[in-house]
Amino acid sequence: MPKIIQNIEKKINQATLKLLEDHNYQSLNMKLIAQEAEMAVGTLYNYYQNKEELFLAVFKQSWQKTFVKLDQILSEQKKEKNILVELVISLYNEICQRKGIGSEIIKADIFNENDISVIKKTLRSKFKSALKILEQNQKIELKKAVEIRLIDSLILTTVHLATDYSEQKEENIEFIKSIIQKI
Amino acid sequence: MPKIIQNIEKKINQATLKLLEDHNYQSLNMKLIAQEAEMAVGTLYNYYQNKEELFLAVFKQSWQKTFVKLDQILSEQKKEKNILVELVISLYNEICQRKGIGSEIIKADIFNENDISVIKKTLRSKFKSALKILEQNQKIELKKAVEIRLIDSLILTTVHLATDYSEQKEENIEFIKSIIQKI
Amino acid sequence: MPKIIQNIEKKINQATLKLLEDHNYQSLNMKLIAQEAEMAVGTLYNYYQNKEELFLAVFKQSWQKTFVKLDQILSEQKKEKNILVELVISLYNEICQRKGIGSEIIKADIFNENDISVIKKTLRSKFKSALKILEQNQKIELKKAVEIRLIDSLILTTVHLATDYSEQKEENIEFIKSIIQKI
Amino acid sequence: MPKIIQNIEKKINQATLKLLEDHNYQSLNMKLIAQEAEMAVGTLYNYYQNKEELFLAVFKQSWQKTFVKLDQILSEQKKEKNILVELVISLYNEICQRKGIGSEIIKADIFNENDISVIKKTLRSKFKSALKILEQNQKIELKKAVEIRLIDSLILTTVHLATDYSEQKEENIEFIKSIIQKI
DNA sequence: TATGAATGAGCCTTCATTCAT
DNA sequence: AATGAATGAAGGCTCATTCAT
Repeated sequence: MPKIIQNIEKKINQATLKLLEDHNYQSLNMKLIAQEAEMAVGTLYNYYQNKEELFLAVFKQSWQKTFVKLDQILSEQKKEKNILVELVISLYNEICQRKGIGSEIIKADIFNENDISVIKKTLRSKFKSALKILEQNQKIELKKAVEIRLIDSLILTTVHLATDYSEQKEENIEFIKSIIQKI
Repeated sequence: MPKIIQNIEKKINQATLKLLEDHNYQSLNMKLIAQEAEMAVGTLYNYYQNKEELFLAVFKQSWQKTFVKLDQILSEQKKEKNILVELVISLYNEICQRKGIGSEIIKADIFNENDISVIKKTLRSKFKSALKILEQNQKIELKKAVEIRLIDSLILTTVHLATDYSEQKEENIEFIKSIIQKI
Repeated sequence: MPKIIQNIEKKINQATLKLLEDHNYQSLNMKLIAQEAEMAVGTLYNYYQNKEELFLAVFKQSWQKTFVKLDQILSEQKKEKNILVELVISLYNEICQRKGIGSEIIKADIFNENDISVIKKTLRSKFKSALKILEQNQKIELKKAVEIRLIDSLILTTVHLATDYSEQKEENIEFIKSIIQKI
Repeated sequence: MPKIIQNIEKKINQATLKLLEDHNYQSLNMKLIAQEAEMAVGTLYNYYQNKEELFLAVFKQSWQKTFVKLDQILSEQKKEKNILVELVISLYNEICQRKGIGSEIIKADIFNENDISVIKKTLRSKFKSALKILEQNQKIELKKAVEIRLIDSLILTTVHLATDYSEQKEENIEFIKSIIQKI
């Protein structure tokens, strides 16, 4: 008896995301996802070729959402001094809301690099934009090598705080702010 | 046909460490380790009760080595201003030499917490010592919440740079130095 | 290539029972059962958690069938003098049909006692009922210590004859009859 | 450093016999035997080709001892009425002393039949002798088919009582006596 | 199109056996 | 002759994937 399922992809997405709070890619399994999404395993395969593709799709979409938020900030506050701070806070909030997206982007050297690293690059580019604006505002100029490391460090730290000290939001935000101001 | 093997534990160590450059705990498998170490699977089980124990032993020992180095710096340069810098550089070098130890300490939320988190705590405590000295020298006083986040951030960044930008040592070191000085 | 299989549990049952004619629990293995039942190993695990559970389920069900037969005799012939004889003959026939159930109940000290010993107790209780009736009819009264040993001895002997002298049914039955009459 | 071991075979024997109290053939393992016998695994293989041969040798020797006792009774009490009773009691005592020999002779359909069944036959022949004497004394004549079944039943019952009700020696002996007298 | 039972390669682990010392 | 580390086949079990319904 086929079951008509509305918004299947959305359901898969949500289920996977939820499971990622307590699992990583390897400890996830298709049965689990199917259960959480309240559908059959076979259905998952009607939408995705295999586990990796499913995971990647969910992961990408989750980051897309985050990117939309980051882009809003980037476009709304182009002239603001503290645009970088705002960006970090936004990222922080996103990761708090969807734990999985944070932890996996750090761990995931599992895949052929490709898909994950595209996300990483995109994420970095957002931060680069903000950093550039900051540099202009502050009339400073950072070397490229420093820029990229700074960005990575910020992202890493943000993800870490949001994941491992999630219950202390204020202190986390405060800390990141102070870091940025030190620059 | 049994074969007498010299330095078995060392071989297992090296093989596992080497494999950890491209694998994580889950994608490691005992056959792979045995192959890399040029011995039979059963032999691994003469030395370790199971996969987890083997991994943990290798991992701990690798960090022990690193801790020895860090302790040297801590004891030799107690009065130096830049002791934190030296510590970070030392950690950086260690991770460059043994990739596995860096990546897994970040990823590994696999285990009963215990063993891995003991290592994490130890690592942090080294950095805390150095930070305390720095604070005394500089006559500053950081809040505890800031201290711990600073330490985590430094470690995270160091591991990241050593792992992902390993070919650009100079820039990496330079960057970390500048971060520390900003404090 | 998945294959739809009819009456899977029955097939597993039959395969296991057949293998038990020449194997015991320990020398059985899941691959063997799967082969005999013409299915994949994984399929077995869709129906039973593990080897022990599979074995126990098959074993219990087989004894359940036997118990039904024994209960029939017990209820139909409550007043008959030779109810004990009838019971033994019935047990004998059951064991001849399904060899496995006989041999394993004697050997099986493998398990947490529980499941197997429940079966043993049930089997004994059937015989005890019959023995009680016999005692009433004959106006004799056996000591409890004698009763239980008599029952065990009867069961043991019946299983043995059905298993090891299966081709000489008449003599076997004759012998058991004579034993019972001697009491 | 080779260790000079006295009475190696005896040690192996004793160790194996002791282990057989709580293990069966399959759950025994060579390391365990070596440990119990306080020697190296390799040493076991200097005396026996493989696990089966070792087990069989130990098992046979253990039964040899029992057979010696039974033979004594057979020769000493040739004219006694209750020779069969004496034989059974002797067997009972032997099994109580060396649990392993009892349980394994019942379970062991593991082997190519040969060696175990030779022991079984020998055991039966002792009982047959005693039964014959009994028949002569009592001026009765049993059919061969009855004889063999009677013997098997007696042996089985004796082993069972000695193994499973070992703490109630008196009742066990009493029961077997009564059985024999009923004939 | 959705279902979920069936599949089997692959993983961890054990243990009888071998053989260099 | 005794040792025990090394071996690797074999067993239990998992889980991504397939496909008949």
